[in-house]
Amino acid sequence: MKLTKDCAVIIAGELVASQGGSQSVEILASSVEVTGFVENPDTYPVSPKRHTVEYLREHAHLRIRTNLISSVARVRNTTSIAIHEYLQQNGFQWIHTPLITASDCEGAGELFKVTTLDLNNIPKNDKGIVDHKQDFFGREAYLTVSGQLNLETYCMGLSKVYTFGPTFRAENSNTTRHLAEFWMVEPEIAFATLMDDAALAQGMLKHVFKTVLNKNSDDMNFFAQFIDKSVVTRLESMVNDDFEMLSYTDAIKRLEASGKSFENPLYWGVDLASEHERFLCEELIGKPTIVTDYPKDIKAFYMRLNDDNKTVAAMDILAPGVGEIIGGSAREDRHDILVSRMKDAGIDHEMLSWYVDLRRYGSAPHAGFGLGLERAVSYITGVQNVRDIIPFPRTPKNAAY
RNA sequence: GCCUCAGUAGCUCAGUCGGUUAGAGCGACGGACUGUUAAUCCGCAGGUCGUAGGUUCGAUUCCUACCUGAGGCGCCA
Repeated sequence: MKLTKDCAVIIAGELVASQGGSQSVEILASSVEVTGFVENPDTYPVSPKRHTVEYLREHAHLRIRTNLISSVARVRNTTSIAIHEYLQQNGFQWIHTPLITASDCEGAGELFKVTTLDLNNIPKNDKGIVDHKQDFFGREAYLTVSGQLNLETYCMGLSKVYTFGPTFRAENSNTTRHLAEFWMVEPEIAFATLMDDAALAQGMLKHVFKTVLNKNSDDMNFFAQFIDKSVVTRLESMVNDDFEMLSYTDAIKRLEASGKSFENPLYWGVDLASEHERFLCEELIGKPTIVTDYPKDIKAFYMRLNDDNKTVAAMDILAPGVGEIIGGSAREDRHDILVSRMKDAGIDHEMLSWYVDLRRYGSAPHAGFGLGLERAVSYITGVQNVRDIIPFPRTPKNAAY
């Protein structure tokens, strides 16, 4: 009998202490049954050699058989459970917000349309426009880009809530940190300020890092050996140190004072480019950095306007190596200001009347954030492309498997 | 969406300033060895050089288009 890598076998025998070097036990086999041989070891994609992640990605149904991808899968599992753990221990309720949504104006990127209309024979109304009255929902529908707006309604009833599930963006993004389908956790807290929000985000990340270090030390040592030497020490220092926090205004000042010249323009009012964010958190600060209080014109309509009338109570958490992993804010809880900001943003507030209602019937200050699961696991493991963090990545022009 | 790079053996790459038999490492295969764990030693096989056109006496090498992959930017998580 000739066994090659990844043949499937059922082995019966006695489990005994091993005389071998780095293993504690082994099986003295009394029978070996092969349930599946590997047809052609020469062309079998996952041969016993080092493979690039790009190559493995093209064989996504087999790559879980490598120690890299299986380590990633285990850390992804631990990360997901640790997020639930932390939020549950802190009194949050997990809310299953809808994946199909009717509002196309949530301000977080392009949406995938959901329709059952016959695309080869699209019904039009008398104005020549697609007649969505004949569509499944009787109106236009989309895959969600964020559960936040729905979540806010439950926040006004249950106080501490979160949603955690898949999210969809139809952006034509071709980078190592974007997916068309990804998982996001979004907590929302009532009677909370931006500082409460930041504290929750930091507490949650620290709990996740600590849990992964405890539960997946073998996996983390593997990443340290083959991916990035610093992953373990980086997480350890993360658990012990507090994140750096500074305002957008101070971030601009720090960047200007550094004397570094950037490709992209840098002045108060412009959004920070990737190079600015990276230089700030990787070079100037050297650890996760919370940037707060951005100019209102570069942020979403639902973020709470500060007293200076120029900035909003928003925060981004930047991680060295991956950039933004969390985006959050205090929400605009004042009816008139919200409506006026929606008008400025060109959003029809009739479409979101239910959202505006929350500010008419017992409005309360509240805040929340979104954490991209794949970006978090990318940061933890040092595996740089989120396409290797999710089992079957969906990106522009790629939905195989 | 924009910019750049790449596509040669199962994989990772080298190479051909256009010209008879295209190289290496790893893997596979055959054998030896073995308390090995992303081992060691010996041997051996394996390639219409991404696809389609074009230039040329002749193209894997030059040109064009397309396809695929990667990286950077923008968008964000």
